[in-house]
Amino acid sequence: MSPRLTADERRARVIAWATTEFAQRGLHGASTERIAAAAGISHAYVFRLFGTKKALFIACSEWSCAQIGASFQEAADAYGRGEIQAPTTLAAMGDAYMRLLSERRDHLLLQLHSFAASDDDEIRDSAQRSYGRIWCLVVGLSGCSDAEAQTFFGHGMRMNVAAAMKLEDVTGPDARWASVLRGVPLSPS
Amino acid sequence: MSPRLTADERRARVIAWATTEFAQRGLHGASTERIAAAAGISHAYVFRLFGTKKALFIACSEWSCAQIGASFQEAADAYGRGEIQAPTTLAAMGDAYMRLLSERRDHLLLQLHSFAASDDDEIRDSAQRSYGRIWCLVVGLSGCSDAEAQTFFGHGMRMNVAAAMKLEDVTGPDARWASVLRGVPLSPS
DNA sequence: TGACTTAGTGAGTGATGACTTACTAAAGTC
DNA sequence: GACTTTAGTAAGTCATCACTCACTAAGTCA
Repeated sequence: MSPRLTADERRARVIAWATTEFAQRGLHGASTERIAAAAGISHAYVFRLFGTKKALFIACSEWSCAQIGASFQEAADAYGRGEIQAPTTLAAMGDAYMRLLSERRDHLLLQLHSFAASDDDEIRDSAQRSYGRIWCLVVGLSGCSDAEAQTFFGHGMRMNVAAAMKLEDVTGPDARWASVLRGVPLSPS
Repeated sequence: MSPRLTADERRARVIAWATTEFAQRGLHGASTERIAAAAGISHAYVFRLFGTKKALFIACSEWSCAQIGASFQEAADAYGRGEIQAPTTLAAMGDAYMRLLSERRDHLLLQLHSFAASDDDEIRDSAQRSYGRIWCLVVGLSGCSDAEAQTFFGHGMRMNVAAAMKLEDVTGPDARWASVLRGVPLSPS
């Protein structure tokens, strides 16, 4: 039996586990019983802590978004201190995104699920708000133009989708398309 | 009672209805009973025609992909006949994609769901194959470079996600980000 | 006309899964 | 040490849903 935690601490831990589950299976595919088991608490307590499955999903995806934002912030700070060699702040953030994709893939897959589940009003509202915040953060920290931000987010989405499709597993002579589709932005040659 | 159709004709009609349902709710959120009701046949017959819900989902998403491919083909043909004023074949295809997004949004939202459901092996295989085909079609018809194709697909994904989030509903003074994120590619100014 | 094939259904079944209720036990607090 | 609050659970309930089985009826062709 794990020791008693405050409700807030427990919520944070449940969110971490649920993020993994939701990232794999999405809102409807995930099971609250599996989440409870993974988090090491009773099924009932999940509902005491979050009320509904959807509320838990939203909490997870907002947390993930906050993590993404934090890693952009961190990249910008490190760039400002001269600790990163990249041509611009925006490029440093792009590198941070790639790192996120390999180290914390869950966060990015969960984003995809939250876009996909945006047929629901509450989920959509939350997704819009979170995304607006990230956009403003990126533009604010990097000072980039609208066009640059648009392309930056386009590449982000592309890599995100490519990761969901596991394009890194597509190999062989006919697989150049997969490596380009998932890869870092190419400069026009 | 609708007249008897051949199994293939019936399958085609069911796919059309199921695409709408899956596009809204995804693989797990959609209900085969609702699909059967929408298509005007018994629930049991859906399973006689497709075997499993997942097989139906895959059929829908491959059909959608084929439609997308067809509309690229059509755009390239029309451009070749001089019927479209666009700087390049690729640009003509981009316009076709935008049109698809406003007229047949279902097809594109379904793609998003099939990426999101790519945790499943069969769905992922199908998604990879379909996407590889579309990539080759785009590159083959337009003759564009890897870098151009990469950016093209990046913008496509971005618009797709923006549509899922209904960013066109985000308005007001603080909503410039939403219109840039969902809008046509900006040329760097 | 009768044998055979193919389209289509009514009425289940078993499992799962979100959410509830009524409770126990640990941690403060005075 | 009584009293209150807060963490946490066991054991349900009820609805939904993917999938099946045993069947009917419409075409088709000898």
